[in-house]
Amino acid sequence: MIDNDPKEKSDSSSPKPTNFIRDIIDEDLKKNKYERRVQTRFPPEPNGYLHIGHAKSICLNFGIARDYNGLCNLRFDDTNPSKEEVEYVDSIKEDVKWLGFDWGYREYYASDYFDQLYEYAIQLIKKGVAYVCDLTGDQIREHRGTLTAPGKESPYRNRSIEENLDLFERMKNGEFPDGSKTLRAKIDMSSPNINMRDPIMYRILHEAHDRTGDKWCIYPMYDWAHGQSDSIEKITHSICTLEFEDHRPLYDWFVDQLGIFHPQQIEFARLNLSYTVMSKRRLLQLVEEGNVNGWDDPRMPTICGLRRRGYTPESIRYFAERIGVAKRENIIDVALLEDSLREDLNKRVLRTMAVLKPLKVIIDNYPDEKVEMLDAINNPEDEKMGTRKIPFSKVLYIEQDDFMEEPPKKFFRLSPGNEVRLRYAYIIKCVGVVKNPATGEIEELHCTYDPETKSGSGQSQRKVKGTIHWVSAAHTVNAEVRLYDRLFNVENPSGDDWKNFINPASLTILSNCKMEQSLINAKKQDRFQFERLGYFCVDYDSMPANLIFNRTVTLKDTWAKIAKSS
RNA sequence: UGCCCGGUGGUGUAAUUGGCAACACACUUGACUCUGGAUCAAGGAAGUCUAGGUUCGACUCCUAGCCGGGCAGCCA
Repeated sequence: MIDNDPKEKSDSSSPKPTNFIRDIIDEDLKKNKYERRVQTRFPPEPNGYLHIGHAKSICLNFGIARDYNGLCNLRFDDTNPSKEEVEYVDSIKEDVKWLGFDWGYREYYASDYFDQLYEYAIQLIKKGVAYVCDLTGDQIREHRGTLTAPGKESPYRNRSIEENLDLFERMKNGEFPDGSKTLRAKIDMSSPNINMRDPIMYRILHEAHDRTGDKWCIYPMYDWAHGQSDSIEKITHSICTLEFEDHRPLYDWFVDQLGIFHPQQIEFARLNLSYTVMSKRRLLQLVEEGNVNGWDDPRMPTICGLRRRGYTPESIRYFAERIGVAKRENIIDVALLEDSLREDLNKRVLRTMAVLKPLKVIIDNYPDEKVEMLDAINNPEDEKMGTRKIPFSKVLYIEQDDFMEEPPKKFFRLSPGNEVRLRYAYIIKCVGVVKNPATGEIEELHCTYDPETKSGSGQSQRKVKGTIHWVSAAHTVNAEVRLYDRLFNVENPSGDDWKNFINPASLTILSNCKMEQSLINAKKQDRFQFERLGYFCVDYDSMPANLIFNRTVTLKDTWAKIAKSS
């Protein structure tokens, strides 16, 4: 059965996405490779916050495990204690969980394998394919050669096995200072693949590790740890990004030398999103230099930023599915992310009316003290969400943008002498404009209403072009609204001058917004559609006495397009 | 100028593995509408980086180019 509801498409009941990785797995299954078992893993380094690019990888790895009745591990690649911190472990777990994935008991750490890795290293030394090298960092670089010239062999390359064993043990025991020695694989200094030119397996680092304390003063390099970690966990398909493609021969070499389980690495192109940056380094810079207010700033493409912005896990999963997986470089239009979000929110979110930039309207022919309770629909997409009552009275607020003194041709909203419908209320006509004599600013509008046009009365056949939202002035709750726009002004902010493209107007704070009173009970993270404006959620900073909403995403705005093009 | 990878509408991803290039977003137009939302309908847009070759037939296979990306951390 095919389910056409897009937000359900990430469920296992729906047709599976097709991509080259799944093709490979299908092929492996057909050939009975790995005894028809599928196991993946998501292997973050706990040195930063997860972003939407990681979400792609998470959805890929967990999604494949789900669809193939396999398993997906969460493994922290914590091989460098000088760069990693426990706080990141917690945030990563929270984000993966929030995205809707469950790694069960399979929470692993590369540091869990330090003993095993050490044993493996001894095996390679005994086999004569690993050696302790005394070259300094500079010397190692010199010996490595260049992209076009082969390297030179280290003078320490042919130490005896006994000496290597002894030295390596003493490295482990902390007898040598940082950087004085390394353990290297003995492969081929003239290999065209630089990764094969006797890569470093262990470095000396007298530094405590978050999980192993001060047990170790040698730490495995990523290249030495990663493949074996996958092997130890019996990962069948090690899915990673393109930059590790050149490392695959090395990983293959290690597991083959060791004669242990051989996972298959498959590389895919990382996600790039238009109008933002994705590298940890750049995101960190934005945070540290105060261009945003922290990692969870709603403008950030981090998972915690998107969450605070009001994104749903469903929308991110749907997005991840829609962008596909391939090996070519890509920049995904952020409009696709926004579309995925709207698709989800449109169906589930409560409608309400809120006026962001209020303009006072007085209905001259409406009784002074009268208050009518009118029926409003909570969600036209979902009848089950019911209706609510909203108060109507003589003094209202409408949106400043919904009035123009001199309207252009296609402007369907309010203007002098013209009519609009007030949503769920009456048709009104603008009969007067009051301006501040000094500034010329419009201060209030005088209108008349047509009692025959009450919403739902069915008595009036009259139709007007425009319908606008409003709130009754005496029945509002004030709020702050934070409007977010793209962080950068260019699609691809790359190069050294990337920071020059930061959008200075990426955040606009509106502090005198008038909301339907029911919103006073809104809880943090609650989501709403403010009719005709967009989707909004309650920010973490919000307090009952000081409501704060984030604009998650605008509604599609045909008028904005018309206005812009003319 | 070494090795590895990639090149299909504006963007992204497909193409039963050699059989009429499809889907989504974006864009345009129209219908409908008490959200200029949603929905629905229509449309423009690639002949698959180039040149050869194999074949009845090539996005797909072969050859040679061109263009883009990655790699010279005791980072991951």
